[in-house]
Amino acid sequence: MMTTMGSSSEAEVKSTRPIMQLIDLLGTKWIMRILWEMNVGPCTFRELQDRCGGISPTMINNRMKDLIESNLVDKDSPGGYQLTDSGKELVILFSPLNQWAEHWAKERNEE
Amino acid sequence: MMTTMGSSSEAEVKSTRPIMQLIDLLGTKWIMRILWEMNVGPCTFRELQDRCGGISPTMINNRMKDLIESNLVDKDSPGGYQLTDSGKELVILFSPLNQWAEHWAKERNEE
DNA sequence: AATAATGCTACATAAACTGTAGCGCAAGGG
DNA sequence: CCCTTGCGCTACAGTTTATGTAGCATTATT
Repeated sequence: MMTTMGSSSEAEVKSTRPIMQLIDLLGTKWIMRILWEMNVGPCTFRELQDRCGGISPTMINNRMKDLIESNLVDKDSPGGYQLTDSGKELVILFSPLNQWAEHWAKERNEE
Repeated sequence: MMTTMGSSSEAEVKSTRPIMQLIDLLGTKWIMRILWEMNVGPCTFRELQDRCGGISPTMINNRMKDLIESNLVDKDSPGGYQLTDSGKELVILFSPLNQWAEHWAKERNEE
């Protein structure tokens, strides 16, 4: 699957470039939030739910499947779910966003 | 639950922290893609549609409203829509994601 | 005036998310 | 033993959000 021979190639090949796949993934609701919260440390299904402010189990489950399939999260680790090394590397890249967001909020409040 | 008063209960307050607002925004479908594509340069409504692979005008319009309101995009610039300075700063932070994604894809193909 | 490109809206359909209830299982206590 | 507790997870109806196509109003070009 996912061969370079495009399947649906109309106006635009869907997501061959890795960055596009990543943008797709991160643009899925809850994915970034979950990654962010998982950076705090390994946790159980239900604790993750809490960290994400009561997100429904259906959603958590679907997203965890996505993340595991994407090799960003491991299951059955001691402590429950856990970021993989790749996952950790990715989340590290979110840090600058945090700083940028602070600046951004400040700027918007001035207007 | 509804601590809409000033109290800062960490678990449930929706999106007070800037990073949460940002995660919300970036987690909205098409937002990251649009920002990414706009980094190429200013463009018209319809060109943006094309860059995003034929996304519907309804969606573009809604998202541009979000982005303008978030002060990431300017309208009526020469050339059409354009990233604001804030927007440019944000998109710069996406670059490391690109490199990470390449690594990630490579790793996944090895398995 | 005709043509073409622009930003954008309308609206029906389809896909995605939400919220609640609860299942099956395993561990711990009485 | 049974009883509770917490676990990962599923079912499903209801709501929200996205998609796709058609086309309008405006402006620039021919």
